[in-house]
Amino acid sequence: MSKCTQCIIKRFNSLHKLNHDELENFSEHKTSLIIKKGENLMTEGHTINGLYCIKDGKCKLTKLNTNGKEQIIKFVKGGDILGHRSILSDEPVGLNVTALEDMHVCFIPKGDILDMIRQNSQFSLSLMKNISHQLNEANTSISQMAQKPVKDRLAETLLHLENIFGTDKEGYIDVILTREEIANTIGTATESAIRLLSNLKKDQVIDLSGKKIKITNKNALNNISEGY
Amino acid sequence: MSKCTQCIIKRFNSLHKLNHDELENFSEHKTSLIIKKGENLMTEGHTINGLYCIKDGKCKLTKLNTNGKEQIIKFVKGGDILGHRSILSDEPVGLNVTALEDMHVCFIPKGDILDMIRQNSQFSLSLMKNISHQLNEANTSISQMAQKPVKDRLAETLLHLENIFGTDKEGYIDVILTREEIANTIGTATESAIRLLSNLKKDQVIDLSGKKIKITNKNALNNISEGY
DNA sequence: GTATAAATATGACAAATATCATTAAATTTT
DNA sequence: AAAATTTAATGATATTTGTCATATTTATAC
Repeated sequence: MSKCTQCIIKRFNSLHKLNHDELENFSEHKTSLIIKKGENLMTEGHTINGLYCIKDGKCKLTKLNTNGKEQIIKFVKGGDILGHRSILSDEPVGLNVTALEDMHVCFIPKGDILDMIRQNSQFSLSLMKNISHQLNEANTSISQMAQKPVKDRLAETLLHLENIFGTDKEGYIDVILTREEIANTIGTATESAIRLLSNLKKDQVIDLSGKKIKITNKNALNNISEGY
Repeated sequence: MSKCTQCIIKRFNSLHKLNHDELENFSEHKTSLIIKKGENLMTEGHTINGLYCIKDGKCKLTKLNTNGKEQIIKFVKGGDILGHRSILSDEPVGLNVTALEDMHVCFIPKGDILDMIRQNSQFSLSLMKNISHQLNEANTSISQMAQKPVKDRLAETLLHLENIFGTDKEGYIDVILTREEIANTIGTATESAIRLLSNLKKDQVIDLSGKKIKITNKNALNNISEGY
């Protein structure tokens, strides 16, 4: 099995605060796994006893509402860690994590993480910083969901997706989502999302090619996201 | 000035993880202040260099949207701490904190907090637990804002307010909010909030007396909040 | 490669929610 | 206590968004 000490993905997350020996220790206890597209890495309400470090791949974090609708809360890609919120708060997992493409993931047991928090305050602070930042993002999201109309939220979401996943050689946002998933991100009906995407295309703000989306007028999209 | 060692409010937050000497140290550097009703303890975008421990009083945490509307993200009362998210993530404050009634608050400088995180891992873990829990709540909120209709969100909010603030001797929820503030909590127009409150009263689910609200049929309200 | 299913697109209509206007009630100021 | 201001309430109407129906395109299975 590959070693944490040699893994370059850790530089994107709190694990970069660990020294060589600490990483060796993690390496000894870690397991690595592959999550196929469409499979769940975690499931809402379940307990997990460790932290996942995403080596490669993209996933969506969702919540199932009482009405049966899926709400996408967040998108995560390689370099991020998952599951720390649950083990730190001693609560069950709050979100489903579903692979949008095949993922390579490493699992580090809860005990090792908690030990490391006690002995390495830099690691501890880095985790806090990560969660604190996420909390701020979530609060912003609440405000936007509550106050912005669907069109603005769609514009916002497209800009956000490009920020997270970047673009391919042709300039298309580098993630493949169904129209339903886009609708579940902005919190609207699938038909509404489709209609608004069509409108944005007609207005030459974006370009559509199958499921691929290219932002052709970022300025305009920015304005729309702010209600102009 | 009163001492942290003798303050009973700390048992509700992470400060209860500190021993006598550690509290003495905090006491020496802390300042205490009074925030009058309507005044801000923190302002969105500003930097703070410390943590606030709410000794007494109620406040709302809000965000000002690009369209100029205020969104209430959260209600906080005595016993809670504020500002730790900002100092832990090294980001400006994300929310306005406005007193709903006169508040007594203690301020502990950032340096002391960070030192304590490094030396007391129980304190550190307790802070993480607090923020992790808040993140989970925020994620739930996103989902509800995005997917639930206004009526359901109002029901949810009323139940939530009773949970946080409890009831007075006559059974009314123990916080005074304007209709506009209720609207800003659930993310709707003030008129819509007023109308829906009137309907709930007509349906004998709640009782209204001026700004005071009493839940008279919690079961029904629970059902409404889940879409039945 | 054809059949089958799933996803996308679009129109017609219904429901939810916002906006504007006006009145009534409560609160604050003088 | 009266006047002025703010807040609450309610009707009328406009706008936004959701739902249902159906066609078309795309993906998947055989």
